[in-house]
Amino acid sequence: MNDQETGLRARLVTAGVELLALEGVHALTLREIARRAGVSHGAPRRHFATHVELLAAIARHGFGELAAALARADDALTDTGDTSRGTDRDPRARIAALARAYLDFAAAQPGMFDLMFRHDVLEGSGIGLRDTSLPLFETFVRLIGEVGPPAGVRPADAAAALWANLHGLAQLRAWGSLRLASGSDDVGPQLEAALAAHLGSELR
Amino acid sequence: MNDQETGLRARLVTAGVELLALEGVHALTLREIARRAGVSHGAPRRHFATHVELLAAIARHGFGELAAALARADDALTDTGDTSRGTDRDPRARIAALARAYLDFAAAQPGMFDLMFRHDVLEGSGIGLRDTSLPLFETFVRLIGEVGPPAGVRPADAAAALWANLHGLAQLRAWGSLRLASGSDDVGPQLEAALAAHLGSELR
DNA sequence: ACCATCGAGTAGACACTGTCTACGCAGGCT
DNA sequence: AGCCTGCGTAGACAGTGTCTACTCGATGGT
Repeated sequence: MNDQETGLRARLVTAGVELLALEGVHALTLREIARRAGVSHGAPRRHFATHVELLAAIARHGFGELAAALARADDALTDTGDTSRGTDRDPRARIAALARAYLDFAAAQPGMFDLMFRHDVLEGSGIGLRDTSLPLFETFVRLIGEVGPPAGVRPADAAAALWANLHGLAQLRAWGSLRLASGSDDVGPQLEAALAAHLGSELR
Repeated sequence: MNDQETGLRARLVTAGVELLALEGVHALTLREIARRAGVSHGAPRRHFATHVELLAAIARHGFGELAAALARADDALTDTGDTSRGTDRDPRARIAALARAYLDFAAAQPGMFDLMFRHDVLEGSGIGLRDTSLPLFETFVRLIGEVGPPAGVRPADAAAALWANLHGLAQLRAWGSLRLASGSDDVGPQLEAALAAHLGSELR
């Protein structure tokens, strides 16, 4: 359990993460990753049966980083004055913080965000990739439940709608549509609008 | 202006559309499209300088179909009783109808929807792909303006947030996350929640 | 101590892909 | 007629993912 993992499997994943950040998803060829890891093109086969399995491992790394970023954002709320335990904190503020962290992650690591939600690439790779995003979703469900969804709407549906909104904002910004629509790449106003819509306008 | 376009350029696009619907984005190889169109693999080069330009043309076809589906959904509202001109119809009902049509399109043509929003594939192909989605967006802005966004939110931002919500719902369903989160592939409840959030809860 | 075994990485082959170039060949122009 | 230009063919080339044979060093059993 060292700082740097020396196994080739881990080295391939980190090489892929670097390459992904530098050049984007299209550059994630099996052979190039192997080259970066300093091994021949056949070596990854010992650890990943196929190319998409390696990509899935890289994406899983991204999900871990996203979860960590969200946890950090949530914890930061606690440090600023409110010292109560988790469920006591203002659920609206927590949702807003998580939403911002989600969008910040997508903006800071566009390549990784791309890969993570490329289901055409990742599906069928036998991974529990979706499970990785389930904890985040359940957090949203709980917080939405505390805020209180509109009458007649299940908290799970309200949470899914909110998550979809965040995800859509991230995608549209990455695609450049937001700049086209509003003249700016800043998602701030749209995020405010989305939060106001889903949480009610009494906040802000 | 015949029913079937005989030029090779159009034949390549329709062959690509068919292949996309049958097998998905990954099957859209330049050579396979050429094979389906009954020409050699070098022939497309006369009409499309590169592979992604052909893909962009296919995606543009999809944007046209999406625009047509949305127009049809909007017109259907007019036929059911309300015979007034466009701006007089209930903006909430029009937004709901457009939203449903958007999600229906994404569900009915998942491969095409995938391709249309694969900015990593299409960007840099010099096309005005984004322009294609601009009319839809402006319709949303106008309708949202009629409904009246929450205090302090520009109509353009509220419209972008709503569009992002629709898009996110479509993506999450395509990815299977909705089934995971709510146990069903039916976006109905989440769409209801999103519409209630963005349009106010007094409708339904 | 020796030998066998096995995991891990190498090297090459194979079928594909996208791009590029040379070629053929019909039709229309002067 | 001669020529040229547009359009499709055929082949080459580098690069890709996968598969198979091979090496080679460490490990373990007797």
